[in-house]
Amino acid sequence: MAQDDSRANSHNLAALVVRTGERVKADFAQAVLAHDVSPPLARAILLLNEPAQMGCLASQLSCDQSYVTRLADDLVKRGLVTRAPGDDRRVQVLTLTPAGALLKDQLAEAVSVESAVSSALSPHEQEQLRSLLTRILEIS
Amino acid sequence: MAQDDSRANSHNLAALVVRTGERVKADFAQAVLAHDVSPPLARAILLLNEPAQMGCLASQLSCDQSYVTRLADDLVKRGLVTRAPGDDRRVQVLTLTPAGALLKDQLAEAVSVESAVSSALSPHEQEQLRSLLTRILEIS
DNA sequence: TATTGTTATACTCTATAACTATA
DNA sequence: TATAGTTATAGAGTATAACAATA
Repeated sequence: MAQDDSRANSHNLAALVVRTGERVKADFAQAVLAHDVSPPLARAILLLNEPAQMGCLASQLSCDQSYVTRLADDLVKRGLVTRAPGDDRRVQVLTLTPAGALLKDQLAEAVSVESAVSSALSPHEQEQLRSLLTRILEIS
Repeated sequence: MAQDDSRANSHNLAALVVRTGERVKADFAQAVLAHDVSPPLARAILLLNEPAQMGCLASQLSCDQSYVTRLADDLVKRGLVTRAPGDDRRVQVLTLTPAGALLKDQLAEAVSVESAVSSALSPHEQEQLRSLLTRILEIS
């Protein structure tokens, strides 16, 4: 049936999108675990280019604030960030320590080195891909 | 720095691939949860077009056999599949019951209806996307 | 002895709800 | 009273290790 075929095909493409996302995530995990950092922790560190308050980090990570508290506890325990109250004393500002900044650079390097996306695709193709994916995400 | 720019760009594209995969996964979850089926269960049901042994399902799902045991327990409890020994008596063959087959059709329909991938992209663009993603996955 | 599946257990990621402190 | 963060707890998804049955 033509109907079934088109359904199967689009499902396969959706599955392919998912599998590729998971592959990229797995590459990221492998790269950062080699530095003894879990993927969520690595994501937080990489976002901490600038000092940020916890709620802001939560929205960048698309997660709950309570989870950021947990990540921050871990980062502080490891001496990678400091947690200090902001002007508004309800706020806590996270700032990378020198060790944290060093690690961030190492992670950024490690993550970029084994990027399947950039090694598989020419710059032009990367732009094509970016445009196609953006269109998918725009369908709200 | 040009180096930093290209690194940031490819990282962003990788992040975009991940985000799109997660978006497609979320759409899948929404579609199947409306039928009271968790995403892993739905994946198993959709793969059970043909009766399959558990190890085979494990490799199709890219998960451990012990997890398939768990999924199968759940499917059997709900009356959606039967578990019966094969010729080789070590093997268990999973087969959809009529209720399971009906649900499978409903899930396939629900999943295809709200596919952001197919509604955002023309058939030609879908082929482009498929080809780009395949190239990424081919990088071993 | 190698293979298929099961059981018990535990881990990672993440959210919800109730709470504290500050505004 | 509203907001930022914290604490305690729980749940989903999944793996590991030890095991049983069959080959």
